[in-house]
Amino acid sequence: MALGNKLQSSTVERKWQEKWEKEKIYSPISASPEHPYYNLMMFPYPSAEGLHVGNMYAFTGADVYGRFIRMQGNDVFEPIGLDGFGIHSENYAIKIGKHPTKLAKTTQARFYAQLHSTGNAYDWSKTLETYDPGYYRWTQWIFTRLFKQGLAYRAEAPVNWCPSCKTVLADEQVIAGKCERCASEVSKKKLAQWFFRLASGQRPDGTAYPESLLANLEKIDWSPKVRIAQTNWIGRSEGMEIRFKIEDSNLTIPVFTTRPDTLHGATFLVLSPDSDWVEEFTNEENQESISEYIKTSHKTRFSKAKSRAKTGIFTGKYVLNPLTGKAIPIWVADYVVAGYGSGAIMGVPAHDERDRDFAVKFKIPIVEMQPDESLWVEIEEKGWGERHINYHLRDWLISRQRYWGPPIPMIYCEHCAQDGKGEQKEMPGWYSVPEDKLPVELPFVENYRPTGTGISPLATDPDFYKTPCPGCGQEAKRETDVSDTFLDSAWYYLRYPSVGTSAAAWDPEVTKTWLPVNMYIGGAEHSVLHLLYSRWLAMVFKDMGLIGFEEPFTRFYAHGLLIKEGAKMSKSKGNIVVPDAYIAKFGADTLRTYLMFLGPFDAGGDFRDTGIEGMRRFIDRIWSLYSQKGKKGTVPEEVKKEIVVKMHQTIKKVSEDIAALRYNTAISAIMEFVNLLREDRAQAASAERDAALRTLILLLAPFTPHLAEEIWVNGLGEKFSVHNAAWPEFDRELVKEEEVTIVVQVNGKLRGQLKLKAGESKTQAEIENMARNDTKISSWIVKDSIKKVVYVPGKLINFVTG
RNA sequence: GCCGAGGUGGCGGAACGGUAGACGCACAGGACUUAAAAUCCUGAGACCCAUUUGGGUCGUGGGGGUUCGACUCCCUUCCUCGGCACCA
Repeated sequence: MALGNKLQSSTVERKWQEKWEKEKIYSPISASPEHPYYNLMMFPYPSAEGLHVGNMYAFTGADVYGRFIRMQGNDVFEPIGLDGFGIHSENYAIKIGKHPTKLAKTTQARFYAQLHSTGNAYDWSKTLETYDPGYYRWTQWIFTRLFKQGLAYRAEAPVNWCPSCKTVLADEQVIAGKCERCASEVSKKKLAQWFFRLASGQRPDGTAYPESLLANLEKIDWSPKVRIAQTNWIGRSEGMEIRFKIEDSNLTIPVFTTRPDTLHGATFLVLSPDSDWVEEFTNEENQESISEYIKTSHKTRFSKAKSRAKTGIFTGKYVLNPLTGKAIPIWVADYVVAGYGSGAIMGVPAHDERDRDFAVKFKIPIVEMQPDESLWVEIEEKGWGERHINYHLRDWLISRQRYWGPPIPMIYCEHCAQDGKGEQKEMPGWYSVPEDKLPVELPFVENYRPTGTGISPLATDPDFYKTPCPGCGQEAKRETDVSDTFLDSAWYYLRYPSVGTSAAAWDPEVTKTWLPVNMYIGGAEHSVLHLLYSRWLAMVFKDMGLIGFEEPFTRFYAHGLLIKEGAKMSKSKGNIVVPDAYIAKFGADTLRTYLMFLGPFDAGGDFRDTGIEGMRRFIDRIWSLYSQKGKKGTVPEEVKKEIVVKMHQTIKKVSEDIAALRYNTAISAIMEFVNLLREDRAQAASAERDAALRTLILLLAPFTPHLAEEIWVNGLGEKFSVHNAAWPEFDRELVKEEEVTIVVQVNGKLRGQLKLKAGESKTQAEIENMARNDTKISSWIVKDSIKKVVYVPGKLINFVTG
């Protein structure tokens, strides 16, 4: 067989994509693998523009790694799917006026076609989409399990409200006071919502979930910056909870502080406007002004936090400082947040900058003092309070007043509620939908747009919400909110290997073989959203005996972000670059290699297409190495030797670099190798050249899978497939250069070089003499002025003169 | 404000404390061609001297320091990008 003169990328690429899928070489699940390796990349949410080069950048990087691991003898499972449920998809549907159900169909087809064209080693028999009832049935099942476990609860609370998306948001989805999706200003609204006990939950052994989430970070191999981001987000603080007795009352207000040693300087107490305590101090006199204050504070909740001037209102009541016995005023102010600690603080203006600002503004006394370490003990001994650990992490607000998501599988029965009956004692009237009644299918609702009133569009559909009570059989009402899209993605990795199983969310045997995920590659922007939710849910599953591990991703690698003209690619900025045209013109192999060559994979970069032609030229030059007959004649021995050395050096360098995801330098090493093989002196046929050409294809296979396969099978006549071939090994002896260069320095400056044969062993004295005898070098050394000679064997000699 | 990453030719970027600028893009000159494209070959951090071959000085955001030797380590400062942000 022979290769054509010119590489026809589109034909060749499509041919092999079809062949790979037909031969199922990337479908290892049912093949009882010896070395299972789960190589996962974060699944995309399908926007209607399609996959952009930023997605492709991330996926290619993950695929290169997977292909490398595969060639090292692992059975690599590399799945892909679509995170198509949720606000982002729905907002786009609204914008273009197409129903999300219909839009999902077209974007799915487009995405999968594009993903095929990139040539990744996906297992196309294990795709999943979060909006598929066969998938979200199990998302709902998870919800019901959490409810039964007491980890899902409904409560009325002030929550983040996005006026544009017309829904509530979890804390993690509010970025600098703005909606993570649409960038609108977020305000606070008091609504009854479902929460997961991400922060307040306890493990069977009594450990708080945040504690385990924090402790486990030490055990997993994750990009440090993501671990740090999670640590900060979980935000552990050690301190004390101190009780302040209300004057003329038996009630005490608990306050969390990390500085109990400054208790003697506490001259006031501040309640968050959202604290339940506020009601306690509201009377006819101050009612109007307090509720007015709360209202305005909700509106300005997030705006420019630090620079904001302090505001507040005095309740007219006092508490007693347990240490000084003095009555100190109780204020309400929005610089205290409700969800942290007890929603109340002691104001120590002499010590805390914020408290000082507040005290100055409202003319509250400032008592200067020195912190007193002994108070830690005294407070506990006197029974004023005790040691306490607080977390920044909050419970996960799961409800969304939207259409495009899995309906929350809960039913509320008024009759049972009145009788105090229900599935959970604490929540009378509430029942989870029985497992055999799942999924609660999302009905087709013509007017799916958010209502803006705090209730979901599903609440307008009686056919949907009217249902018999699972407890008493009388008419009851379904929950009409849907769940957060981050719940969909918090467990998808568990489903992939079990796609096709309808009896369970995941097959226990398959799960045992394939999980946890060996390598997870994705964007660092998910540090505190997806990655934290996934970890928590896995921990919960472990505690419920549903899986055998508690950390879902053994290794996580954060890739860099590919941007365009300094900005993240986004529809609103209109800077989305779609790979299709590049793939059509240059081939997927060229684009893949180009993207991986841009710079370090963890650094990302600015996408420019200058230079992509150059990468295509490189691909063509490789092609011509195999399509053209070698030159006649013989190759000198030293050139043969040079080829062998370079080959082994390249294997070493490329292997090490890919293992560390340093793709740009791996590619440059391959380029150097190609450059040598293209030199005239190396052209003539020889066994060494043949070995080099074969090795080159193996090294290229992860980057240019189609080109490598075509040359492997049709150029070299090897057995299909190169992607099942073994990764080449290097010989430690043959990596060594023939000739060693010793750098000669005088006072640290380069003054000359000495060339030595590799095997030659020289003493320092001999090297020194050689250097002195070199006229060029000796001119720099003034006689008898040498104070010191530094010699690094095989590397360098440095003469230090006085 | 706090945390994290980073500042190297015209550009993307390489460099276990040991020859700074690998590899590539863009560029320039040459070969091939009637011509162009494609391809191939050659050159190249800046500056200075010799200008044929060479040789030297400076140079990794700025300023200090450690070291025989610093892009690399330490201190300090400026700038850029990302994350968190009144969390007590």
